[in-house]
Amino acid sequence: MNLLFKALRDPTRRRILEMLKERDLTAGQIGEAFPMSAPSISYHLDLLRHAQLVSSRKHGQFVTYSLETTVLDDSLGWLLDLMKKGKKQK
Amino acid sequence: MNLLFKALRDPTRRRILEMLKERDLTAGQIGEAFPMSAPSISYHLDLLRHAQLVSSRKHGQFVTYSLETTVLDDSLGWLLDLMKKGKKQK
DNA sequence: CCATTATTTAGATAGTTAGTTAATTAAGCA
DNA sequence: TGCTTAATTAACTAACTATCTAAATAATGG
Repeated sequence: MNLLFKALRDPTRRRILEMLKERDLTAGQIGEAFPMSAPSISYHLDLLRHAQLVSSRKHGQFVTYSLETTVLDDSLGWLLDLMKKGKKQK
Repeated sequence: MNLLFKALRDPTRRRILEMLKERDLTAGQIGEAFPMSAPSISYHLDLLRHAQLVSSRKHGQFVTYSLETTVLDDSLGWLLDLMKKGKKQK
């Protein structure tokens, strides 16, 4: 849960997830969308991978990234629980 | 959305929210649950307040904090959207 | 009033994060 | 084989974060 929220904290990483929601993309394609160096993007992708929010597979020189949503269940459940009980109380 | 995810990133702050989910608590009561100084707790509470995840009201010497859940709608919607489209693709 | 209690503000600091450039790895191709 | 392209790793650094102690603010109770 810690890695997940850590990954979601950064706007660049959230934008990457939104992009991957539409279609799988290579590291290069993702990088094109941001005004920062390739290593920076690589850093963000690595962090997302550690949080299990994306997976990657290599084909030739390219590395394609895909969104992985299963780990989001945890955070979703946590948030829903917070909201539910929050309503009950007041 | 940035402030929200920033606030949720820290485990101490998430724990505070979980505590406030059960009942309203004063700063002191919250502080008792953590092995850190009162100013540190105050810092976290301030951050949560800025993210609009908690509200506070003063009565006498005490300041009571309450969970505020409305701002969670945004993050919830964002996560759900990510999961929905993520499923559609594969 | 004065001492005590609850909380916050101020100032300092160690550790983390997000970015950079340079170097490395690995695949494709003429 | 050697050059080019895609991506990552390494080394560095500015800015940010979470903590601390000390000081300030403000309400309570004698």
